[in-house]
Amino acid sequence: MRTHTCNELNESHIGQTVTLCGWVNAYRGHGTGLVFVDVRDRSGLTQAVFETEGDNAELIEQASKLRNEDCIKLVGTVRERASKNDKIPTGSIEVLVTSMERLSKTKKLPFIPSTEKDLPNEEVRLRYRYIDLRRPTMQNILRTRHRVAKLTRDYFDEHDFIEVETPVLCRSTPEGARDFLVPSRNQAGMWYALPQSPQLFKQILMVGGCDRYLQIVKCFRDEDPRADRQAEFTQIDLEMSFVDRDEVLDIMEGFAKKVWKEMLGVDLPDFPRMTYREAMDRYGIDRPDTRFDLELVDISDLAPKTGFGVFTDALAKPKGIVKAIRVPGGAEKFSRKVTDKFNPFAQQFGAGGVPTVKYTGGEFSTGIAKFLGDIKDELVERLGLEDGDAVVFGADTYSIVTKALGELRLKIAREHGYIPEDKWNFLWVYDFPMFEYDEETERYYALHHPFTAPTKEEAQRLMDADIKDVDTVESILSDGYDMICNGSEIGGGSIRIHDQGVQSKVFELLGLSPEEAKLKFSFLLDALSYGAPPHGGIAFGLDRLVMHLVGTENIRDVIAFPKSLTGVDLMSEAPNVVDAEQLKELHVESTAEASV
RNA sequence: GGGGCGGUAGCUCAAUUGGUUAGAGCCCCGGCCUGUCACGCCGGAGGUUGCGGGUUCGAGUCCCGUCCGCCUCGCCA
Repeated sequence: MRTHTCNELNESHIGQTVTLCGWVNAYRGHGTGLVFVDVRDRSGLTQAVFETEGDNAELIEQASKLRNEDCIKLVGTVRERASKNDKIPTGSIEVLVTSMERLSKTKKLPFIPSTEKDLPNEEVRLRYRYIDLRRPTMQNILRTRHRVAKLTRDYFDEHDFIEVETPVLCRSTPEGARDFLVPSRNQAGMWYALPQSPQLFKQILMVGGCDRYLQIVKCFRDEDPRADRQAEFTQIDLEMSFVDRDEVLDIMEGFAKKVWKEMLGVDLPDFPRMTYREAMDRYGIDRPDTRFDLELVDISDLAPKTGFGVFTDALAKPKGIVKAIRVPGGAEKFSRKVTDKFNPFAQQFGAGGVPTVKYTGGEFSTGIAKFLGDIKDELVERLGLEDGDAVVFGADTYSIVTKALGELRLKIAREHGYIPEDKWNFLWVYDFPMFEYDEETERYYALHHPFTAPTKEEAQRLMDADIKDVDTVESILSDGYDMICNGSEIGGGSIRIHDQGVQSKVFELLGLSPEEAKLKFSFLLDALSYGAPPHGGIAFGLDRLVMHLVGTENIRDVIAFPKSLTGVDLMSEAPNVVDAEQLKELHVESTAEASV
């Protein structure tokens, strides 16, 4: 239908007759004798010109009816422009049109995709996604995503991984996120679940001798979305046999380096590795953003000397702690108005408050300054304070202080310019706890998932652990690892349990009786008992990877047809009601009346 | 489920303490324009102020409820 795309024409094509197809990006009419039309396709723009030249009045008449976003095909001759436009790659040529066909006329548009400024709100963009996707920005994102997917397949293919598809209709398994369920027609009263990840299938592929598996795969978790989270998302999922942790990390690090090199031209240095414990201690979070300092510093040993009630009360609690964050230059930035907002912010994480002081002229001032006299020198040295700094304190139990100051650290960094642009700080976090005790349900939960192996050093402690000994159980370390990029978790995985006995012990600690474990996971336990190889793997969030590469905070930007925060596709209006007959076939009756 | 912000023309926004006929730009329609490039100029059309209720002589504006979108806490092995 066409001979060229819009962006590929240049001076070397002058004199050639070409056919272009695309959309009217801009129309500039100059009366009955001259009309300019910028034609846009996926590749870019070409200026088409309609001129009066003898008996082609009809052509101009046709052109004068064009509107933005009409879809057209035109035939013409490439020629040099009288006045060039250096803003676009094809700005030195134009196509003198000899014939034009309007392939498809547009209705009045809800918005104009050719102006990237003044975009309508996201609701309108999502409702008319097909118009939004015409924007060059969106086209670039789609292409970036495609290139990452291709790179992924190429890289892992080079490393002897094979892509294997796993089922989308699965059985529901306990633990983890809420499942999306699909009723079975053939098995009345039975339900499939959509996979939260292909975790068990990929492990069983290892038992099945696949050795190295890869899949770019949709996963489903029926939880409330966030700016960086959708219920339906894509993982780069892989698993390897006969490997230990470092071998998995090396492969994955090589992958991330290759992606950043190919996509951004960035050479990433080797990734630092940090234990979970260190990440929590220094940054208050398991996915530290190491592009800036503002680290959490323990001052529990100094705090009692202050006599400050909030500090001493906190230290009297079990696992009580007092920590401080040095904020360079904070004395000037932290007006009363600014620091007043810290307390309610910290309170949503359970903290009582976060006192602040300024350090100027060798003295503390404002806030709780009057309590700090006796520890001034030690504090200055411990935190490395310099003139003009501010200090933020947190005092409570370890978990509350960690969470509150960890979050406040990020808030301060974002709002007061402590995050350097154009920096890529990758790192590995490892040695996670295997279990976390939940007071409310009075049981343990797997921090990663129930198939994560303990580290070699911890294996015996796991097997010997008494379910009632919370401190011991919570201290067992797993052989799990997360890849962190600029404070965002872009991948996570672990060495898996390949021993049926170890897996049974983990189920026991998670409160699953042997009968329940057999009922829900017999296929896994069976598989592990037939000569399962040691194996491990990782899953990458493709959406988040692309978000980093294109520089957006919004996961919907990197998904062609995303859903709103209430799980609705605003374009197709899914979910929606179905015929009563469909429900009947599926043996399903709804207890709710949908309001349509 | 909780908290916050928002919803006025197709789109982006405005509208004084509650007060005349709810305005502007873009888009759209009509006309003019032979070198523009976000072309320009003239004219025109376009509104149940998300929806429902209330207070008031009078509501875009105040109150209550509700729906939708976004951000967030919980949640997300």
